[in-house]
Amino acid sequence: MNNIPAYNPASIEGKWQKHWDATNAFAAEASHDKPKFYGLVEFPYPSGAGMHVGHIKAYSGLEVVSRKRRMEGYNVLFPMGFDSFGLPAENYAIKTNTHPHVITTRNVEHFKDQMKQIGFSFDWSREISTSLPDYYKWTQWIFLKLFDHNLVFRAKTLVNYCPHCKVVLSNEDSQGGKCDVCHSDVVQLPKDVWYLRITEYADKLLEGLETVDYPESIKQQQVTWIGRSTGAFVDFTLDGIPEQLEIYTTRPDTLYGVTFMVMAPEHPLLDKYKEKITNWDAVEAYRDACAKKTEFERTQLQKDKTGVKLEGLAAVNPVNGKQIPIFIADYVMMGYGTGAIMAVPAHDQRDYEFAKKFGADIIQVIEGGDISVEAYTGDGKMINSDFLNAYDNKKDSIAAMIDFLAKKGIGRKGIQYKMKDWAFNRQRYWGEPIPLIHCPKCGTVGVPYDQLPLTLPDVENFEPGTDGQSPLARIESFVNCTCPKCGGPAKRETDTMPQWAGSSWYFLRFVDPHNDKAFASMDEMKYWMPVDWYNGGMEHVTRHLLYSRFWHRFLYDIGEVNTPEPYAKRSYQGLILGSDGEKMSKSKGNVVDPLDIVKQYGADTLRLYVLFMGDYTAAAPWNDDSVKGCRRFLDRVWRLMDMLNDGEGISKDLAFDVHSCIKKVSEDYEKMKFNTAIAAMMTLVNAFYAKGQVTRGELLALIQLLNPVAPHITEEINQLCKLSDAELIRAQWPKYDPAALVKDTVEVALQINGKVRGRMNVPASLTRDDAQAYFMDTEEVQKLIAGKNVKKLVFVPGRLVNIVVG
RNA sequence: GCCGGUGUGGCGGAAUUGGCAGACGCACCGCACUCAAAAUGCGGCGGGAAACCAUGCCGGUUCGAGUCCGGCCACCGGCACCA
Repeated sequence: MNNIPAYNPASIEGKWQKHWDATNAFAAEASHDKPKFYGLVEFPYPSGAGMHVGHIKAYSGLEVVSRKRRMEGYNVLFPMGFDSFGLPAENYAIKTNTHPHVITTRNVEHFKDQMKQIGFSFDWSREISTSLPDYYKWTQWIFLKLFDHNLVFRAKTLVNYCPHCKVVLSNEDSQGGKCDVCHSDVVQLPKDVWYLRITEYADKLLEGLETVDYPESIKQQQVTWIGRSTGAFVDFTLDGIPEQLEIYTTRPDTLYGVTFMVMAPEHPLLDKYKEKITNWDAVEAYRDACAKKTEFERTQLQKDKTGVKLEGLAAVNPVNGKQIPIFIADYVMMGYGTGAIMAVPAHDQRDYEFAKKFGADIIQVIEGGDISVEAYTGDGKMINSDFLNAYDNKKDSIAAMIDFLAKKGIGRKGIQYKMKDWAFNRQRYWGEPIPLIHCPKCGTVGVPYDQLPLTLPDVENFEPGTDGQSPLARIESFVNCTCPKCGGPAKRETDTMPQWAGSSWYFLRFVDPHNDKAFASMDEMKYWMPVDWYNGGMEHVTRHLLYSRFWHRFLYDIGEVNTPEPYAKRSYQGLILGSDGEKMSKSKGNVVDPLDIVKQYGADTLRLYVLFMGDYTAAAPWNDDSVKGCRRFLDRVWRLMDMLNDGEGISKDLAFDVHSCIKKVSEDYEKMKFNTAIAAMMTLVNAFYAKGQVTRGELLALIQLLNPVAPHITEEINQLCKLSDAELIRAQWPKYDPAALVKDTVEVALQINGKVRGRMNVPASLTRDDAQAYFMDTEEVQKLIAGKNVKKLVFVPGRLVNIVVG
């Protein structure tokens, strides 16, 4: 073809982006006739910094799958929105004295503009933003439903608190003892906070994992985080005190081996009976020392057990009536089980170390190991345990012991989780107001549903109060209200919801984003839900992914959604590291701005590169030279137009190359093996160059396969050469012809004793049975085995022949 | 400590699941085009003169091992005094 201009992404990309925008090209169809595909990528928090190359990679995976699905004839929902409540906007608001709403709106526009410059095929007609009243009305609505079903409660307990951000954090938000927002050390403080009873859903969240297509690593992480264990609660009587000390153990079968007890330093029973404790001074000193230890110090001192014996108090082992001492020690946590344990030094390593240090008895009750060296935690026959000595394995022993305890009324079967209830309030401004009212007469009352949304009032000062209260507490017109139940004067809750509230159900809003009667209609949900494929980061596995599964399962239980699980399939992308192999960060100066790449090479090159750079799920360092190589490939594709001849179909000599490429690309996109799919297309382009010309049919096949990755250049080539009547986004996904993949002869490797000694062409139809006769007759084989004794011949059709000689 | 994962050329990474290790790309080298350079096209590119040696290390199974089994080592991610 003559007069092909040079490839200039800057001009063609903007042109197609405008066209897609103007024609609403990627809007999901309202009709429910076609099979559907709901592809979801995690909507971003619209930070002031704009998009990161990590966003590009995170979205590009399902971008490719979604574009392929449209070409395959599916009705595709591939939406985008913004998780726009959150601390960074609020902190920036405080710094610049600008309303967070203004900042957020500006950032959202910036993000959207950038996403459009990359050419993502999002359905912008369904855009949502969690900080808009139309949206958070329904976040509040779901919260009230949780409240109505007794899944919201208020409790004063030790909470994770970030002194820098001045907020209470959930357990999930303070992993590793660091604040998720600012990475300061989190401290433990007693505070009155709202909780969502996610632990109530622990078993359902575990069971649900068995029904979904998630990678094993994600399932494992959630299972570990939930941390379910089974065992028993046992009551120990305390000498001279009317109250009993309840403990939790996973090894009730070792009850005869209990030689002391340990309580957490924060255990409430201590204060209650402090006059009975004769060494209270020592106890108090120890508690103070513990309270001062940071999370870091506590983990560092893991091996070195500390504690104080309680003088004046003793416990009684309920199975044998023996009196045993009680200690307090910080290796027992108030936040797990009952905050007290029965110590069995013979069969628990921590108890063993404590016993060695504090001189407690060690009584073996399970056979095995060598308890003069360490605790024996394995299975075995019960010994020194009265009538229970009959049992010779853990499972039976535990069952028998629980049965025994239950009959005597001193113990019961129990289940514990490491996961804790979700601390659900923040003492900050930029979040969903919690729709609850405190009435002196009626207690806590929900805001009536018909009064939603409870809108966030304007304030002048976004700074949190010094008393740890939200800025909302300073607005009297907001705080003072009437009780919906009794009509008397009441006060509003002034805390807001945490960052993760809005994202816990956003996938539901996308199916029906403009509905003002419900968060989404059942009709739309029945068609679109569940999300067919959800891609996102590993960092969300124990937060967003867990929280949203919890909300969705709750909505299912109360009949508001149609599926128990929100996401049928989940995948994740690997990090993009800086070119130095380190995590990208401003301070290291290794951050790549995606828009710089767009300016220099074009959006198609950027898209191609993030998918070609390596295994999609693995971390890989950025490499500017490789970006150039991707641009070079697109230049080569562009110049195929110079080689175009008049042929319409696929020429015979290239049929194998074209059809095997169609097969490979079609399969690899589905497996997110984008790097090898692109490699296959590069190989095909190399074959076109080797031949020096390409037919219209061959070029069309290539640009259709490439379209999901590089939509602009391929649409432009199609338009310039008029290869297909329709735009590629409407064209049909190419199908390979299996007949074209069959060859008459195939090359196989010729091995002697497993070592390659040559290659030869053999008929593709050659079977294992005919192999012996065929190969022994050939010159090549005769030459190689001359004078040797052939013991065996192994033939793998299409691959190799191995002759074993002695 | 427990759970999950990774380890292959100078680099990013392939390898149809036990069958020709190093696809594809980058970097590099050579040739062509050019006064020259860039760009582009074509070719080469694990090591070794070769026999051979090479997929973190040691052993095993097999006609054949990057892939399976046993034992180590290193790194990454998650959990962690969870009773």
